[in-house]
Amino acid sequence: MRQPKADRGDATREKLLHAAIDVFGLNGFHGTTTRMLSEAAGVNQQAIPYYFGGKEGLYIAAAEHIGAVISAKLASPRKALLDRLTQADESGRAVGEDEARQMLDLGLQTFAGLMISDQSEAWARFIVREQMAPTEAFGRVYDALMGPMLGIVCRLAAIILAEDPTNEHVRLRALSLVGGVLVFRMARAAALRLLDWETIGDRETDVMRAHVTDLVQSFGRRDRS
Amino acid sequence: MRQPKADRGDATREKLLHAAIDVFGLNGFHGTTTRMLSEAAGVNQQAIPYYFGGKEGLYIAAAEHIGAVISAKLASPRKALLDRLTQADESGRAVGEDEARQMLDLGLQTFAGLMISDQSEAWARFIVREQMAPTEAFGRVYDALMGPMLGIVCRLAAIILAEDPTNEHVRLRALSLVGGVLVFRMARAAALRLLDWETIGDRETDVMRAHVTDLVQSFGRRDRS
DNA sequence: GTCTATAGTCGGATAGAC
DNA sequence: GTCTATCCGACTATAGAC
Repeated sequence: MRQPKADRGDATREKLLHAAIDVFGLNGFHGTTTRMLSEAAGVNQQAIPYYFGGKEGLYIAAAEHIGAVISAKLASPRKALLDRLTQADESGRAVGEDEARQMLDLGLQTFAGLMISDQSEAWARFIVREQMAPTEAFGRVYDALMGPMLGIVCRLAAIILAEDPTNEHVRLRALSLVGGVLVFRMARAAALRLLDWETIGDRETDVMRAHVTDLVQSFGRRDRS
Repeated sequence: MRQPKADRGDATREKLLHAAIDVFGLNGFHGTTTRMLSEAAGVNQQAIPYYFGGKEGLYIAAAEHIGAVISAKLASPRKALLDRLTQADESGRAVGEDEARQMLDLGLQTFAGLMISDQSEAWARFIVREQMAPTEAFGRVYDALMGPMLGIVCRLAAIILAEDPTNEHVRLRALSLVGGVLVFRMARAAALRLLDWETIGDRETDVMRAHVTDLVQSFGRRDRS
């Protein structure tokens, strides 16, 4: 029995979205042709203007899809962290330095795991391109993903540094901390070369986890027994 | 009196190279048309196939030009650092922790200045793009620039952390330290947004310098009077 | 909803005058 | 060495059959 028409359409839509993330991420907007996209998705070339209004519409839809997927992956730890912070504000049961460090570790571990995973490669390329020449798509990814994450890191950093979260110094430190993890994605080729790693397998993942903990533990540390 | 022909040709070549770095960096290879390039350079469209064999030839020439210019800009501090390290090896006059920190500050300040300066904005964009789809030109830039720089950072980090420079842990820390600076270039759009900066002017440059010093001073710090 | 054919546009490189 | 004119190829999107 044949599938209902609406389902076939949805499947085509899905296939195109998935292919778009790969192909746009690899070749950039201008380097990608609708032929590549339709071929990679295994659908007709005409499905692109039909479903997404054109090549550009598919690009924006892909960016939103990335945002949604990553956001979903980060939802659980993010909620846990936000809940604790909100609770601290309301009940007055303040988050201490050690707990903040622990929370920061949780957040950065999740983030690092995402940055290191193979599937993030296409996303990362997509996002890096947007950073350099921000289009409408960037604003959406930022608002959905980076903004909230950076906000949490800032608040935790403020606790550890015993400063105000709105302080410029705190934000700078938070950015550099995130940068210390991000570098393994953005400059992955250089990192692998320096570390003499061929790929990031199980052992390397463990090493990275330990490294992130190391970064968090030494963050803002001025004394250690 | 009219200029000699050879000089006119050289001037055209120069103008094209300069424009190419800007335009390619902004729009990427595929997003750039030879018409944009010739217009930005104020020369005839014809000059591109004539002088560089085509659009791709101009792209590679621009990449090599960037490598040469940056290398020249970094030459002086790099030499100073390398000389001191070599001298330490040979004469046994070892570099102490404080001096290593000072040297690291010098190196990272130079690096950060380059990452942040307006004039290098186009270069940086160009290089970041290259990293996502490396061409043959990128390998040379890595070997000539990034490799040596990371090597120096590793050696200095090793001194500060009192560990062996070949240690994996040291390399990871060195990478994250560089990443803490690099993030302001690679994720500039997000950084500006978080910091509420519209651009990086004189005040922001000063703030960044202080921040780099802050990073170096707190790097691996376990006790502080 | 999906396919074939094609229209319309634009980009890169060549030819030849000056 | 530099300019004007032009060709050829590739790409996106539309029209219309099924």
